Amino acid sequence: MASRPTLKTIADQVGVTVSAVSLALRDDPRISQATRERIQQAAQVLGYVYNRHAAGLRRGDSGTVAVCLNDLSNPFFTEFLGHMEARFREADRMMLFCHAHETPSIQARFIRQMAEHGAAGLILVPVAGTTREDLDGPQVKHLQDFPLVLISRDVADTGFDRVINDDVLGIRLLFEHLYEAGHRRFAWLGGGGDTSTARDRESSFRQQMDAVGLPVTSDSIHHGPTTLDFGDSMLKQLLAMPEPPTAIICFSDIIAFGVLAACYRHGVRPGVDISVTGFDDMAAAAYSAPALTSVRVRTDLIGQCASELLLSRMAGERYPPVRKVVPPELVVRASTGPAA
Amino acid sequence: MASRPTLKTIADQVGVTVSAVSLALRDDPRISQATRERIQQAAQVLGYVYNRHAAGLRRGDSGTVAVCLNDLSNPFFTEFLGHMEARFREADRMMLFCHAHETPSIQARFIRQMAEHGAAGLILVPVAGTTREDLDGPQVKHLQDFPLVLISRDVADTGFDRVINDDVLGIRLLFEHLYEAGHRRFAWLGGGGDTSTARDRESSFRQQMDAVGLPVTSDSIHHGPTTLDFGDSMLKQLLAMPEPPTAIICFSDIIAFGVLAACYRHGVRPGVDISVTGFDDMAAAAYSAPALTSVRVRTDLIGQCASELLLSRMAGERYPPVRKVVPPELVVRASTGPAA
DNA sequence: TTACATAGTTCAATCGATTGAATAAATGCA
DNA sequence: TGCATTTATTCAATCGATTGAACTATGTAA
Repeated sequence: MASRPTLKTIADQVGVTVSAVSLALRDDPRISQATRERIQQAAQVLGYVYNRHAAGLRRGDSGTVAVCLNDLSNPFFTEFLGHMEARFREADRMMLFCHAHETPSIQARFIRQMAEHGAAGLILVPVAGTTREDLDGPQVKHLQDFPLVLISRDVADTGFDRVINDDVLGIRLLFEHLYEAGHRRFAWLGGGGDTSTARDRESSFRQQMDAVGLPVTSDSIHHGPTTLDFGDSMLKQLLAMPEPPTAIICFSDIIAFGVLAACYRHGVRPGVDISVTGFDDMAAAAYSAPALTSVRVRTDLIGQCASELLLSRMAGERYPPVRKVVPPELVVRASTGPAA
Repeated sequence: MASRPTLKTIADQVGVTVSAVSLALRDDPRISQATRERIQQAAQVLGYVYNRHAAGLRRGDSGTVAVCLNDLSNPFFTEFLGHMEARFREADRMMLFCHAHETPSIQARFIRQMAEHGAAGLILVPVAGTTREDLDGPQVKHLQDFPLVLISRDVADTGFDRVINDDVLGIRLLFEHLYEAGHRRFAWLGGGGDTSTARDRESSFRQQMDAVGLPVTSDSIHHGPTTLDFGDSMLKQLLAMPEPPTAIICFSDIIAFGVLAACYRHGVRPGVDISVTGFDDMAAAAYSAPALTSVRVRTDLIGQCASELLLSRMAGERYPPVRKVVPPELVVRASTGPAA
């Protein structure tokens, strides 16, 4: 019956004006200690709930942060989500969340909606194929000068802050590890999507092959989605080749797990008969059978760095766009070994 | 420089009043086709962005939905998140997201904040140990009569809607499968937390043991966190027992994966030397080495049902609190086999 | 005592969209 | 032509918090 108490309710109760209540509740020193306490007390008793719509309307934004990801089924991305959520919670920011499923229209809609909500900043793993135009074009005026940090995937020529993994380095580390172990027949699996991640990792692989004088043929490059199933089904195909690869470099851990599962069924021993590597080093990599050699992407550093950057932009800091590249680390486990 | 256009900006441009613009943009039939089009056109050109603070202030709520989970590192929960996100997106609802990390204070704060934001509904996986008081007590007045659906974990005696998995049935299916395969020495791993899930699964295990006349001793029950590491480290301990179990029933897939990893290292063959079962049937269960026998929790059905329920409550539907229990399915794979 | 600073509080305008009531204009009908 | 009805639009109040300016007691210095 009694609708939600407002500043007015409290003001009447205590015998002051709404202004006094507003100031008191935000601990403004202009209000005396004594009244402030009486007001806060009354708010407590009445079960007052702050109305952010009213505040946001007056102040212009809600302080909310928006986050948009593309693949919730990949723990790699939920790790990001976790790290950023923690930082934003610490800064007392609420989070609007969107799962864009690699769908440009969903991403576009979310960007519009978060603007409607008066979000104060946006963290985005851009949908595959996102262009400068999508973020910087005329139909997204609200993103001009808007705090926006891109993570994980880069979009060229944007004036936005970006925090990404050094994918080129990651593949180099894996390749050198395998090359030094004597491997000469390599296969690359994955990364079909139109993302900087896919491009950079694959081109780094090609570059490494070039550097040691190995030819890159259609037998060495295989595109497919980032799924367990892709890795699983590819193994059979690779083994059926006249000269099967001795080392399989996968675009991500997920694909590598699929390969390991197929190895198990085919009685092929990863790390002995064949070497398999992942990328991302998600938690499960240490516990697969066998444990997976991978490249640890520092989701913690990237997530922290991105949220820090966003918060500083939200605080009004002005500096040229930052492009931060975080180096990953090689983690050698049992899925790789010397070439047979 | 030019600040965001408002209804007024458009009104001036077109030569009508804000009321007309407001109505036109929401396709109200009161405004003629012709003016409506001119207005919508102008809005487009000016790059108008709807201000939900203003609308929310006037209307009383923002239509936003709040979702609070506890373990992002567990794909089981992110599956829920995905299913619900999809349904809410379809209903054009934005999602406020919180990761409570099993921490009551975070959960409590989120509940307050989502109320401040004028969220219209809440989906909650209650933090372990959440009581009726936490959701129904005097300090959360705003939850009285508020659309709230609990998922996955039950909280007794609340007047809220709940959608949960039939954990008792799930364990029964696994137990019967193993018992019929000849197993008589069972170990239960996991579920240390104070949740209905942990309680129901464990008590179902005890019940099954009772039913077939097997004693439950301290050797058969082992509590620990839902982590890969717990499963991994427990295996060694179990094998060291004078009469090791032939079947290990894990609280969740995560723990089972840890057990499988340890099996691999110890040269124990799951499905042959020992049987291991998970619970949840997350995507990776089909691809572990060996593939994991598990119980498929219908995160899709639960997620859909919960979002549907919430949306109907948000639409004002009144009916007694619903407690929906969704039956899971047994999925037999290679990690279980006849008792040695 | 007068003038003045200071602390504490109130005034009143403001943010932008919504909506029921009011008005104006156009149409139908006898 | 006059009156009722429908259609199109405007009026004006409203939601609740914020904030710079204004006011009112006090205390303080000259």
